[in-house]
Amino acid sequence: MGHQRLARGARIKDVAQMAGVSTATVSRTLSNPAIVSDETRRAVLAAVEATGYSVNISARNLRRQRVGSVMALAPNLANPFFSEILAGMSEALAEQDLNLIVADTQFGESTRRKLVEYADRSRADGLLILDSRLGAALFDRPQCPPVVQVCEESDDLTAPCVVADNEGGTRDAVLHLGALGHREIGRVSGPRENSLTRGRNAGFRAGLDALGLSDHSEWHFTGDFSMESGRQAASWLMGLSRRPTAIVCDNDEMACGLMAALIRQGLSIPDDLAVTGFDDIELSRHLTPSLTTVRQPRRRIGREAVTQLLAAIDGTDMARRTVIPCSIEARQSTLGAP
Amino acid sequence: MGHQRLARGARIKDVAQMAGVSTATVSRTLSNPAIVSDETRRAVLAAVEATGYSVNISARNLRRQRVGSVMALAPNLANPFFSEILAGMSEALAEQDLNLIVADTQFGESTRRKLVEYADRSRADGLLILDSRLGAALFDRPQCPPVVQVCEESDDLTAPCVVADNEGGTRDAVLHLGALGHREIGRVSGPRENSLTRGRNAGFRAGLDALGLSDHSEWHFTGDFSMESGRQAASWLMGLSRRPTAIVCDNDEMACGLMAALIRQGLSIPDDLAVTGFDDIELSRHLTPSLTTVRQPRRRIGREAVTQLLAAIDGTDMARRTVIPCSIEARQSTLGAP
DNA sequence: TCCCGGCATGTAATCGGTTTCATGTAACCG
DNA sequence: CGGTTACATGAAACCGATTACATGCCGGGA
Repeated sequence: MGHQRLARGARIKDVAQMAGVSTATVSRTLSNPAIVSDETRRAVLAAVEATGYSVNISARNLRRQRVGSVMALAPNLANPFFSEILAGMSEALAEQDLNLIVADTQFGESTRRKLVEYADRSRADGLLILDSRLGAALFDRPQCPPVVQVCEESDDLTAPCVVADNEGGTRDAVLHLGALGHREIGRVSGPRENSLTRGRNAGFRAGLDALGLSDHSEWHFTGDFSMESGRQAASWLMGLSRRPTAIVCDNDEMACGLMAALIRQGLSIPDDLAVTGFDDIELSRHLTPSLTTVRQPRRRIGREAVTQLLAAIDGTDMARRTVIPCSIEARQSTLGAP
Repeated sequence: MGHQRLARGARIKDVAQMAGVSTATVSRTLSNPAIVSDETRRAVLAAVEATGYSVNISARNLRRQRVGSVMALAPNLANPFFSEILAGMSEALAEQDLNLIVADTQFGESTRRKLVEYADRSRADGLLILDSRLGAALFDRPQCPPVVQVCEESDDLTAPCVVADNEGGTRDAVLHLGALGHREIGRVSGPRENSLTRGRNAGFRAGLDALGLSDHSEWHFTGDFSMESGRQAASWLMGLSRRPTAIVCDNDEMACGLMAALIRQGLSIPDDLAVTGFDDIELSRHLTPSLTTVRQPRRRIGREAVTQLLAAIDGTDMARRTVIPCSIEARQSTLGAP
């Protein structure tokens, strides 16, 4: 019997018995110590210590009608861009005694079917969506817990969203180039329909405006965020009759592919062409030349997304759209070697 | 009332009522459709569809005495090395309808206290430990669910472990250098007490033995896996009266710091010195010169860890130690430019 | 015809907490 | 001193499923 109890761990009943109180009192002592008498508290805590008791989370959650965890849906967990955001989320959730459940959305239709199950109050207290391709239908059912979109926003989803300042970041990149004397600035963007691209397009135009420059459409290449499309942009660029002196890329991967291909063609960066990226992935710092880029505070984005989600769970109305400022990391690809 | 039900979602009772059966039959239909009659099954499934019912996970878990999730404890979620392992874990767990809860162990003493709570059958069905510094005491209590160690193994923890073939990988790196004609091979290792370092040390010696070479202790630098310690290794190397022609590093970060510092000193890689790393982090592919390294199949390590953990949960006895083979990725830092 | 076994289903106990409501006691006030 | 209040605590309902056990029905063998 004692054996049995040891093996399975103590129940609240065992603690109550040992402390000579009711289970209600044990529960109260643990969740709100102030409301029990000193003497009782001591007895209960001693019994907890002696038995090694720890509450059964399923039972607590069932009674409290909550789950104790929040699920993050990301298109690719292995992508370091996402993993740092997830780290920020985990940090902020831990402070609230909430778990972070991570789910990868990239595994086909079976995953999609599972997502429908996941989008349920009994599975998670909230959802953090890092993949805008998921479609609003999944999330506007009444069983769905509160949702916050992160980084990408889809128009058909009305949930609040937390995004980097794509517009301001790109504008600053343009201004940075302007300050270095560039007047002929080209652009390698992401897919046209993408919400990130749209914001960065707007920022690009705003930057040119501020510098009194005009937007030459022949200096605009549309890529897909991959390194490979950066390489394609290099061929495109080499084929131009007149090249810009600087290129603003929509992310670091494309900038990286672009630079590598251009260097192979014998161009010198930044002397023949200055290049900027976006995101500040770890790689960028270590390229030669190191890449000037727009830094997104990823941990902070993750933390802020959690803040918004907790507010939504509490029913506190919060900002529909939170924009996190970015900062320029000026490096060799625009400044040259030190 | 109907309003209320819509808002809160349907209970199993509602489904039972609508289908004209008992809750037991609904439960059976959902968990084991074969044992109910065709007619009943149709009625129940129709009612499920109509109400949008989905089971309450907390209630199920309470009754079934399980949690439905596995927790991974990693020292730094933002580290891409870990995140790809986590991706593999998530993938394998999803196939078993288990959630992956991730927790970062790097947040001081308060985290440590929380870990004690987490190491409990009522919090997780199993634990995947990617941080060997956690100490066995946390995990050998009877309330602790099954544990599998991943990547790092600590001697005082008897739990099964899944590790890359550190010894074989390093040996292969040495043999790779030997095949290229190197006879004077040095080494930049991790901290002496680290289990990874120990395995890689053994592999290094095995490689030298196989080549008929002897281990020169003056060619051994002990670092701490950071890029900075790679830089320090460069100073050490430049101060040697006689330099080896090749250096085997215990990870890519140190190799990267080493190469960068040596190039700045005017050395040419691999002509003046060949360098190998370990891990194959994304960065390595993009360095100039690109880094020859030992690739750990990280996704597979994650998947295998889950396999072992599920076996431990089922009580099936499995391998105490699973070694995942690594492979050499030969690149410019040993071969030179193509 | 009677009995037994198998099948489909219902009844109710159970998982382990939390919380409402009731109760008893002590303190306080006019 | 009667009465109101505040406080500490216990009894029991409750959260929503799963499942052991009981029941009733039907068909087959003796």
